[in-house]
Amino acid sequence: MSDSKSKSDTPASESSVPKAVVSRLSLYLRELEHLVRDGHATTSSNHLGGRLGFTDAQVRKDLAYFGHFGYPGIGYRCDELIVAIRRILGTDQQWAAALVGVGNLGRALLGHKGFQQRGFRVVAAFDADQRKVGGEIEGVPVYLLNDLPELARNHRIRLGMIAVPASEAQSVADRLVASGVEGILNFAPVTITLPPHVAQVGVDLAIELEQLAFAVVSRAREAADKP
Amino acid sequence: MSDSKSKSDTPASESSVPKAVVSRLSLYLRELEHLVRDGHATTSSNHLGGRLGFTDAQVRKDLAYFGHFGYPGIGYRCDELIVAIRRILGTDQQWAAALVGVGNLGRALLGHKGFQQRGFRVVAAFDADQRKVGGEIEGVPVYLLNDLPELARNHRIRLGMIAVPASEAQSVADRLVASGVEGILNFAPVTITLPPHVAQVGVDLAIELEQLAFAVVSRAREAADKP
DNA sequence: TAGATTGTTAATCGATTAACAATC
DNA sequence: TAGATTGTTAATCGATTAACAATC
Repeated sequence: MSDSKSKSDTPASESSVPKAVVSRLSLYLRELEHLVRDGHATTSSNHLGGRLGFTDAQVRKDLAYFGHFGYPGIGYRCDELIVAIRRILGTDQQWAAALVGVGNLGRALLGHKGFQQRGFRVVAAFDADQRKVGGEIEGVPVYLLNDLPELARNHRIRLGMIAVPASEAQSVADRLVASGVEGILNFAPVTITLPPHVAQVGVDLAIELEQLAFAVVSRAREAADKP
Repeated sequence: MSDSKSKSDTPASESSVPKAVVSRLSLYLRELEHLVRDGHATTSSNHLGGRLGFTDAQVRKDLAYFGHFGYPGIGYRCDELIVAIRRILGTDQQWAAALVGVGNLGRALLGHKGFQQRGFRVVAAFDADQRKVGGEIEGVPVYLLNDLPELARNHRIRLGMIAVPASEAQSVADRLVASGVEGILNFAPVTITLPPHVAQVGVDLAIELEQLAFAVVSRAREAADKP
């Protein structure tokens, strides 16, 4: 049954894909991996979307941006769709990443299992504090920030993660950019400015909690409005 | 100049506010706090939006969902707008939170400064592993998960943070819900199902990196398409 | 007054949903 | 064949942007 007729159309990124679509793609992928682990060989747009709170039409539309991955009457083969989504997201290749800032959060990121499983390898950590430098944490060597340019070149580091205080985030970002990094994941609670050729994603943990708080109070407010 | 004519209309949450608006509200708040620290007394929709990559019209529209906070010809007073947004988000009050899972990430969350500053207090941590229980981490006592219901009641815990492996996330979520928690911030890389009266926000660190990788490759793909 | 900036309405743009012929 | 499900088009819905009278 494992036919190999080329099912990868890949109409390429056209007028640009909505950002919301891409974030759902990651959720589909995660869900599909769970489905495979649970022994499912195939799924449907209805099944896949249902578990995530999306409609079947949404799932099909999202995937249709990138090609034809399903079988009418059957649905999607989980393993095939996993491969396809990984290729779309770019995680079919390995990404070398650097972490800057070996504090509480930085250490946790170095120990985070999820990264390796999804194609990311943190190959070097950096800190401006001489005392934190020299050893290894979770198998990742810690260097002085000054050594970043050289190590970035040698390890072909393409991504950087910023886990330093807000006050230092912009200067660290500048140094990452100068070292040729193509994308930055910023955990510092501050807006950083990057040149247009460098991608960025920001994660502010306090803001996530804040969003949760709003969701809670707005439910309470709704309940109060119409009793 | 500090008049106190009641400027808080608060037309209340009506047909429900778009989620995107709320997440921008958090960014406005963060930016305003930086502006105040830099000595700015007032700002404008153009100024505030510009630093974040939003248009002035967007900023005004977002705020208009909740009331009239600006002064035509002047702009917004930073301190007033901060108070207003905090009230909207619900972070003008203190929120007691519980953390479940004292691993790498959990420990980092306990030490995270940003939470306290924004109205959140992690009052108790929990773990199923007897050996991790008993002491304090970053000043937060660590209890056995079995003690959750009692402590949740005594401390009036309204929010829970899940930092356990994916396999345990759903069962931990169920226990948090049973203990009366109203919102859950889930760091486990899995979809959890909650009753409709409990709010949830999910943060998957690997997915954030994945989104970054996509942003990087799609720039490269665009560049390749039109040379 | 002239200049700046708001809040709001109308116009535009984009994203989601519904529906259905085509396919297995 | 009957049932299931896709990919896609058209219809709906929602969100962003532009424009401008009102205000300071």
